[in-house]
Amino acid sequence: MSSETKIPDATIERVALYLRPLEKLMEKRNQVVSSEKLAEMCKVNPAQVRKDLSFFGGFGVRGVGYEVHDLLIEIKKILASDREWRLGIVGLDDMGMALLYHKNFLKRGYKFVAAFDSDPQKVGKKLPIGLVVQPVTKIKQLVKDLDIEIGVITTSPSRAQDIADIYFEAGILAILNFSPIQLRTPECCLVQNVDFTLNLDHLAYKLSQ
Amino acid sequence: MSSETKIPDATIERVALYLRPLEKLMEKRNQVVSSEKLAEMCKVNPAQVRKDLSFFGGFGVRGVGYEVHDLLIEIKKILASDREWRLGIVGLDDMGMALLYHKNFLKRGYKFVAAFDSDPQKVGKKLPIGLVVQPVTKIKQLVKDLDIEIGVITTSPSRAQDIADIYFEAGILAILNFSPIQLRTPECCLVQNVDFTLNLDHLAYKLSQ
DNA sequence: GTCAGATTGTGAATTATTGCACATAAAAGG
DNA sequence: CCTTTTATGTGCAATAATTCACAATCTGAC
Ligand SMILES: NC(=O)c1ccc[n+]([C@@H]2O[C@H](COP(=O)([O-])OP(=O)(O)OC[C@H]3O[C@@H](n4cnc5c(N)ncnc54)[C@H](O)[C@@H]3O)[C@@H](O)[C@H]2O)c1
Ligand SMILES: NC(=O)c1ccc[n+]([C@@H]2O[C@H](COP(=O)([O-])OP(=O)(O)OC[C@H]3O[C@@H](n4cnc5c(N)ncnc54)[C@H](O)[C@@H]3O)[C@@H](O)[C@H]2O)c1
Repeated sequence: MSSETKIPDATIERVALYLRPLEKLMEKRNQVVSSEKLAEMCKVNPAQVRKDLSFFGGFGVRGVGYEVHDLLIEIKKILASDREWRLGIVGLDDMGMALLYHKNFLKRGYKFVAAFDSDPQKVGKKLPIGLVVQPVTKIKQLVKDLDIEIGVITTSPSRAQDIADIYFEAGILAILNFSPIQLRTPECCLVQNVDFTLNLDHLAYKLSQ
Repeated sequence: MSSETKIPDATIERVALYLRPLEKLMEKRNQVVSSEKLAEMCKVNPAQVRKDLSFFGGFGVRGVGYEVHDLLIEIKKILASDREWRLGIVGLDDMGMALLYHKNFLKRGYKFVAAFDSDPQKVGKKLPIGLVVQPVTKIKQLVKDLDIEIGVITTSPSRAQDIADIYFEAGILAILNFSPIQLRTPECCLVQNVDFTLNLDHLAYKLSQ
């Protein structure tokens, strides 16, 4: 099947999901995994796993399965997460700090290279991870100087749109937004919203069924 | 259409999404909203909004639109988020604390009534929100005594499965899991996983296209 | 070298979701 | 009170996603 067929968004989402089980299998020194095993680990259908992967080419061997190591590499290639991505973050309260201090992002190639806040109390402080807090007035310049590609927003909701606008003006094309508002964005730009309340709402709904 | 047709999961997800724009319209003293306006605010199709809502009954008025206030109430009723839900949380590092201190959950009826950690240094500490950190050994008892209905997991990944097992033993039916592992769960139980890396992976993929 | 067993890759069938398009109904204006 | 405007609710067609089912193909045993 390979390239140039339109790949469903849902497939991309699942392919990313396959990474963690594969990492786990690597740790356990499992050389090979079947679609059935991988499917079970991710709670999806085995045919789904095979179809998802076949969008990108035939990585498996019939009668055998998939090489764990190779598949991991291939998926990272597919997702373009086989390289470093440079992140900026604005809003250094609890949430922003939790993200900054979290070590797993770096393990996956997501590296915070600048941290911004508008609070003069915070600006200039040196963070344990080796960054100095920058004022929001410097976003535009530093996005360019440091080649920031993904902008994270963890400000209060009231400031989120302004920050997004600054990011966009600075040329950022992708935003990970933790504030509970729907950002207005230029056509070309990507936004992923994170809102735990939606997860809780979903649980509440199902619990009440 | 009303009840007893099988309601798509995607509909539930979107209906929850409609809440924030509606809250915003309330703040702006907007009495009425059209499916077109609401759709635009959520970046979905207007027909989709109408269909989603019509699963649960005809809340709108033809030629007019939807009463913002009433729709808000109705949606909360649908999602069962028109009442208080009692949460427990295990794992009080950065992420757990950010969640605990976050005020918006309470605004939506999600209330942390107990916080657990295995670290003896933390157990017994009084948190600013008025809870005392409990040892994990007390989870089972407190889930029952305090009527905890949703269990949040923000422990390190290595402990997450154990904690989930304890939650389940204690009779919890729904879990919000922030640790990057796929939990093994009894049939009857619900899990929502939160993993920002998936969001970043998705952005990376699209940026690379 | 052949056969049994395993498991992929994929066309076709099934199931689910989305969006159009229009009949329907309320409101406002004349 | 009739006409125009507006915007909902929904049947239906189109599109999309999932799952089945099986031919294809590899491995290993004998
Ligand atoms: N913090 C995040 O942004 C984030 C994001 C996604 C998932 N998670 C998950 O949520 C759970 C809780 O995350 P968290 O951020 O609260 O905790 P964490 O595991 O990221 O670490 C919390 C704090 O403890 C420190 N720490 C990390 N490992 C340590 C160790 N071995 N010994 C001593 N100190 C250590 C870190 O520097 C950090 O300050 C984990 O399962 C994590 O994978 C967290
Ligand atoms: N923290 C979370 O768990 C969480 C969850 C979902 C979304 N978010 C969003 O992420 C963004 C950042 O969240 P956050 O938790 O870092 O910040 P926050 O807005 O939740 O508050 C951070 C800290 O500041 C304190 N605070 C809150 N409002 C304040 C005020 N008006 N004046 C002084 N102090 C105040 C809080 O007690 C908390 O300790 C926000 O947009 C928030 O809605 C956060």
